[in-house]
Amino acid sequence: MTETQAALLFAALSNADRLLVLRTLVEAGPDGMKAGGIATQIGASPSRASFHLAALSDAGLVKRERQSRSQTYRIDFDQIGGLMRFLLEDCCKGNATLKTCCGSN
Amino acid sequence: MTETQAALLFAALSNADRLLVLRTLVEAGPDGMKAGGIATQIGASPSRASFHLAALSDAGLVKRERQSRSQTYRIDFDQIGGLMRFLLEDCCKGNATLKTCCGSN
DNA sequence: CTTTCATTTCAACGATTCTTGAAATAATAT
DNA sequence: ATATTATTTCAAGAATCGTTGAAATGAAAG
Repeated sequence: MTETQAALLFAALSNADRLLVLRTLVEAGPDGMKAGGIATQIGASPSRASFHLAALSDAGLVKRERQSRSQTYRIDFDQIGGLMRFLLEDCCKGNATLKTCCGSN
Repeated sequence: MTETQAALLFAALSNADRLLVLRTLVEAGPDGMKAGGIATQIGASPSRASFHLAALSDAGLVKRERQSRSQTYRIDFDQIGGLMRFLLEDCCKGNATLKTCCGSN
């Protein structure tokens, strides 16, 4: 992953609404959640929620699938994992202090 | 750490120049590096480097100390560690797939 | 005390992001 | 076909971000 790619992912995470969306989708689990439910959960208008969902989707942090009238969103951990690996291994050279943040404790 | 605090840290990381600065400071090690050296290393003008160093410093990702005429910057892993913990444990509920990204592999 | 060196600050500008509410689209039901 | 429901798209405007080059600051040397 290049610095530019990582920067785009960090940008996608650099908004409180979008972090709330991710947390909501983590709690929702593999079934995901419809756009309307997400909007209600994070307290945003439909268009505002849609804007942030699009940002997350563009970054590859969530996957979307139409189900009848609704649109179901699911979290995808691949990009987040790649980003953590970039930050930890590549950027920070496997710094020991950092590893303990994610390791067995 | 709140979503808003995490978002501010992610914003500080959401720029390729600033990621290059961090990488540079990781390589420099505990002695840190002077502003001029950092600017040269990342290929940015002094004022541009200073702008990004200030952003990193405001976010608490680097520490600064004046040494004679120069200003020495050092990476500080505390905030990065806190952010990784937020993302992994708090936001993603300790998701197992993610943990393997930072764990023993 | 003037000069030099290292860095930051500032103002101006363009670019990007976010919000809002209205209009458009998509799928379904009547 | 028309209406209803769920969501996205769009335009407008405010706010924030990033770049540039010039000016200001801080520290040391002559």
